[in-house]
Amino acid sequence: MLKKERQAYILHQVNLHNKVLSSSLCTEINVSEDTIRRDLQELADEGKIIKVHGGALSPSFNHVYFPSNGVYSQNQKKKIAQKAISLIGNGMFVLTSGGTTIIELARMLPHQLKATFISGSIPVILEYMHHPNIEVILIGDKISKNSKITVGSQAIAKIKEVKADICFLGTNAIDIEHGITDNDWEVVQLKKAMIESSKKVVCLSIAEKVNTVQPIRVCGLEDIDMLITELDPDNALMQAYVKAGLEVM
Amino acid sequence: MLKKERQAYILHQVNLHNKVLSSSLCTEINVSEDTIRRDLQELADEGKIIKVHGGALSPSFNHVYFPSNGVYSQNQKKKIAQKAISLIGNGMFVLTSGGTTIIELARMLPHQLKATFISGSIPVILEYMHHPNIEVILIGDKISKNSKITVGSQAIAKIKEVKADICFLGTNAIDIEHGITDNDWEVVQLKKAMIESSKKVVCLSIAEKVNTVQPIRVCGLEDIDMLITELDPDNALMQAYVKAGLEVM
DNA sequence: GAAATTCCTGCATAAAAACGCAGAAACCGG
DNA sequence: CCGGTTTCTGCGTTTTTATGCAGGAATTTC
Repeated sequence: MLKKERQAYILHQVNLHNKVLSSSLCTEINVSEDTIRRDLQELADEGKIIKVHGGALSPSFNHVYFPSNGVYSQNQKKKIAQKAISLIGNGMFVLTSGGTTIIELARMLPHQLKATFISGSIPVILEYMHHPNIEVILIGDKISKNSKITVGSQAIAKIKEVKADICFLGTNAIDIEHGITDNDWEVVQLKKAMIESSKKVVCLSIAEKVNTVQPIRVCGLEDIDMLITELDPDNALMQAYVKAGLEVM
Repeated sequence: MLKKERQAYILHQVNLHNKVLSSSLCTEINVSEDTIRRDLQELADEGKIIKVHGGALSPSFNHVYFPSNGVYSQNQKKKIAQKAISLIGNGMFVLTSGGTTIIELARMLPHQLKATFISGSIPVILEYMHHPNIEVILIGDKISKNSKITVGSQAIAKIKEVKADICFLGTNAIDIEHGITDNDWEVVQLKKAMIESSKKVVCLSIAEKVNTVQPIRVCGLEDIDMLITELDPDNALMQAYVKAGLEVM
């Protein structure tokens, strides 16, 4: 079989099945693995396939694209995410809600981190999927198109089965008196379950949302362990929360 | 044999078989390899063949295997999706696997359709989410980064709880003898569960994948009800499947 | 962490191509 | 018919290309 022929065959297979294994190719075509690898390399150089360990993938079915710009207060959120990430260690089970702050967190996870992330938020899961080393567990149930998150009794039941090391809550409103509050009943149910299922609860919030209130209560301050904002922990705005027993970062 | 004659013969062979080997040509015509090579060179210069190491290929060869459009065989897939959509009625529960064909289906769903769609494939769910009227149920579990689908025992258990009206399987390989086959063990487990949980199983496959085989078996032809390809139902390729008792569309 | 794959690099070998050359054949104008 | 010219073909030689193999590095997986 001619080299060009072989490459055409490979390309054909990749486009047909979205992936190929070098091992199966080399038995199919009956050449050495080296040859296959060289072919894959060439095709990859031409951009016709994407080479991965053990085989190759179709370039079309690979990246699910999600826009990143235009996020409100992105710099603050990055700062928050950075602090939050420092709390995650290898091997941990991490439960996260949805929201743009959590998406930033997902994007900034260091590549070598190995941990398990659990979430029901589609945009967040998309980010997790791009990460090379983490395990991703998706909470399933009915999807709320508004919040792009799975909601419902089954999702809650699933969360309750988990015992996570740490839980990051993207927060819509936090206040000394009313604790954490939100405006979507179903999302609140989920967050409650997440709080119950975690050893440590970390609340991520930009300073703007501190000392604001929303209609539905998630939990009181006593149920959360830590508050992260883009501000310094010794900022005046934070002192009331320190006094309330929260660790502020 | 004259030079022109020889070249005409070569050209004929190339067009007939899509390829020639210089070595076989030189024994057939009984001239030296150099002569053959010079002939091939001339023909290649005229653009009548494509010269490669060891022989030559038909110029049409390239176009067959190197599609220039973005997603592979998108038109065929749209045609398939169109046919599949005609099977979906208001109020139905629809179970779908992953794959680019299913994504096309998701994109083309009519806006006024009201039905419930269930899937564990992230890219497919993303498309469903854009639809104004359908309910979307996400199957949760561990995410396979390769196939961008939730896999695992919990996902399978969840699927088994469902009783769907119809199930659409994006198919990697289908064959009269071996039925539906695939190359990812976990995906196969899911598909098996989906087949069990559906009243009607519809297999979507582009014609290229018909009569091909992959290593792992999903089910036999007797387990599926319908086969949809981009071809007409009375196409010769389909007749064997009609005879096997499938409804072909 | 250890075992098993897979990958990469350099090397050896064989096949094919390129090159130059020379003899043979065809062509051609007288 | 003939010398000169052009074209074609085959033969060595050198270069390039294709492929497989052996090792050690890197990676995945358990």
